[in-house]
Amino acid sequence: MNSDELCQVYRCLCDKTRLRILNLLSDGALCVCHLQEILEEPQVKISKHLAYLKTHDLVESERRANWMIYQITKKANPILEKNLKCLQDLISEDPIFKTDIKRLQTLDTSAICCPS
Amino acid sequence: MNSDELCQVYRCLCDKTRLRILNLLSDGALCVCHLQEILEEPQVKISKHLAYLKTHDLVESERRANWMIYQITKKANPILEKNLKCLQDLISEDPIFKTDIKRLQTLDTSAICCPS
DNA sequence: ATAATATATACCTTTACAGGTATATACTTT
DNA sequence: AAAGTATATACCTGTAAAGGTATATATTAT
Repeated sequence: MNSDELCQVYRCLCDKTRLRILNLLSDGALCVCHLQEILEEPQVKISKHLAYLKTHDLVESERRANWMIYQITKKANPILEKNLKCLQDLISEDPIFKTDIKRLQTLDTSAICCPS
Repeated sequence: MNSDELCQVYRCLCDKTRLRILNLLSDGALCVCHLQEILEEPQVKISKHLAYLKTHDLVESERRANWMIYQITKKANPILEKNLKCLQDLISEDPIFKTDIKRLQTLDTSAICCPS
């Protein structure tokens, strides 16, 4: 563990959009347009936050045809894992995060984009 | 739980000096000069970080003669509590935080300032 | 009242982002 | 090759906050 790394993870966590993204990705990989649809935020905003998270190794991405699929980084990262767990515990009843997950579930069945 | 509140706690946690302060205060109340001595950082730096933490209700202070005693806020705060616990788990073997605690323990017996 | 001690605040400079608009890039379809 | 779709990047503006120096405030000791 490195304390600077730790601070950097907290810096990643101190933005609401990024928290919402991480919460959604905790449930599995998603493309940008799905995130966009769930969060109802402009594409550029989501894209930039994803870039931020990727720069700091919290997420990784993979292209699938026209779409970029993002997921929580697969490489073991105790700091991230513990904090995501902590986050889950804290937000379970929060309206914003709950709505996001609800939207995610309805999206998964309709499968608007990025066919696997 | 409020997501803005949550972000604000993370903002409090994303600075190394504040993490060190919170780690020390998790063990009990401390005056500024003790923190200063343990962290080996300039007074103004510590004072400003304490002010920041106080502004955002993570700590509270009380004057005792010439000294200001700081402690983790007593008012129940699930976000803070959970994150401090998470923090403890993550930093237990980190050299910086370990050294801080070691210094804290030797200080407590010598009692240089702020007699209770 | 004065000096000393402990702590806080004001002011300055620099840096890190956040959010917006416009544009670029990558890939697919026609 | 051209157009369309999905995503990323460049650039700009504003804001938060970090660290430093100097100074103010609060309290105690003389």
